[in-house]
Amino acid sequence: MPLRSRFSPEAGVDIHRCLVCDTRAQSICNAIDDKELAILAQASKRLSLPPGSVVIEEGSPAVAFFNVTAGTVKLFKSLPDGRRQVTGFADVGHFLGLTNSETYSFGAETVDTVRVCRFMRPQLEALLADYPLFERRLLAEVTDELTEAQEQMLLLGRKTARERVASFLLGRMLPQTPRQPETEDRMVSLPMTRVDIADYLGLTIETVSRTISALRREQIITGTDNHGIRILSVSRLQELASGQDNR
Amino acid sequence: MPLRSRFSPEAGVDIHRCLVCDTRAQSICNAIDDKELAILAQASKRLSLPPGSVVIEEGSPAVAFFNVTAGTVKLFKSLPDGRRQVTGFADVGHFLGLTNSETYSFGAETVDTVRVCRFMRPQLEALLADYPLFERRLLAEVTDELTEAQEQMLLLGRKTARERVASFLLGRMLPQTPRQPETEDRMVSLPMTRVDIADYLGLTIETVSRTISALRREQIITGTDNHGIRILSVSRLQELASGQDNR
DNA sequence: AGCTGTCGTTGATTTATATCAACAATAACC
DNA sequence: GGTTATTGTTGATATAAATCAACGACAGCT
Repeated sequence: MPLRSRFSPEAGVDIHRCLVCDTRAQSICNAIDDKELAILAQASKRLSLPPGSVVIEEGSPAVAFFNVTAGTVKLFKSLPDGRRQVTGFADVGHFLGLTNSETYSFGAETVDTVRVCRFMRPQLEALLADYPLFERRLLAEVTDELTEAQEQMLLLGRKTARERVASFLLGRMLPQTPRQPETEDRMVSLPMTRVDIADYLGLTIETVSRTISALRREQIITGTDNHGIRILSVSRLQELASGQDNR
Repeated sequence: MPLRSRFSPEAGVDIHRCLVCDTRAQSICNAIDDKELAILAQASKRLSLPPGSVVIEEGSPAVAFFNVTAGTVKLFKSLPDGRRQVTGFADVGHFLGLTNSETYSFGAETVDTVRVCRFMRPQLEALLADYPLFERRLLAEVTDELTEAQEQMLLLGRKTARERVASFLLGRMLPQTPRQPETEDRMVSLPMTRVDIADYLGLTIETVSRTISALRREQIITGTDNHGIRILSVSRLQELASGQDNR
């Protein structure tokens, strides 16, 4: 019986936790095989954080790297006067905290209850050096993030409020079960507040609220609950999101 | 004497070209040693492109990867109705074209006369597999690009026109010769047109023009030539860029 | 040197979204 | 279970930047 994991959780998680980790398939941990996973397990520590916790303080020394295994974390950058830009939401399977700098150039806070695996930087660097597949996987993830960032720059620089909200809802659509035809009717995951949505879309909370209300009025979305919205016409919303809106 | 390089340039560049390449120190090619450079040289092809050339067509198959050795390339994304967002400018030493997707999700065009080294995708993937240092270097570069993209999201989502232009000019400052104290007076490289600047900053050409004129009027910048601007007070511009503007 | 087209500047007016303001709904707390 | 704080909605008004419009400055070309 793995006593270690029960009596000294601080010293690293037991390999068994990684083996049965239900998010392993989606995450970078999948880049290494079961044998090597033991090393990964020793290098990481599991943390559970309540909503609104600071994961990374903007400008603090970049000492750790995180892999999200449950919940949603928001990443952001701020200006001296308090204006904020949320640069992304890291959901299950995503990592955060990778940087070449000595300090983090962004902050990270939990949106809801979040579980993360934390890797300390020296250990992460050792892992990268020893397991090329791990590094390969990381490169692929960062490349994907960059592609997303470019899409968001298009949204922030050139889209109208209506187009931004439509794009956001599409981006937060829950995945369909495979082998199921693409439906027009889809659920959306919105654990964050209107403030976070506004800061992500470069708008004010009032504009976000008004725009969501308008989409509801036009029967493009439904759901009276603020954090549980349902898209009624994905194709219509896609038209709106790309500016093919004739009105 | 290396006849090959003189008589069949199409078959790859000679290793000598890489060895003496004046941009090697700044680029990913620096990740591998002289011996291995021969393989890199064989895998690449040098191209010289006039201003306004298409390097990457948005949505086309992602078959190649480029390293800029001279000039400036603009990267952008478009909406169906023609609205454009320039997501970045790739100067000497930067690469472009890395993606996990089968097609490019962005376009790339030369701003001025540009020289690039082109790598075909299968060859690049072989290089990555064989030279971990090459991959390491690439990961570092993509990570830096992501950091820059986050900074640009803050600019696009939350900064005023004045703050955007100030940030842009600071970002385009030419590097100081090392061992020289930071001066208040610095040159700026602006090979691109007002249209490109506007599309980069999420503004119109008129707003960019008016804002630059205002900064000139206020003695923060000088230079009558449109593509040759000089910053008179770097610190003042930094204040403007971060919103510590009391006016 | 004069024409032609591109690029950049400046001014007048409009407009999308921010700001200001009030209130409603929901969640948190004793 | 009622009170208080937080979060979200809706309306009225202000404003930064867009749009519309005219013109100026060059660069390339014959």
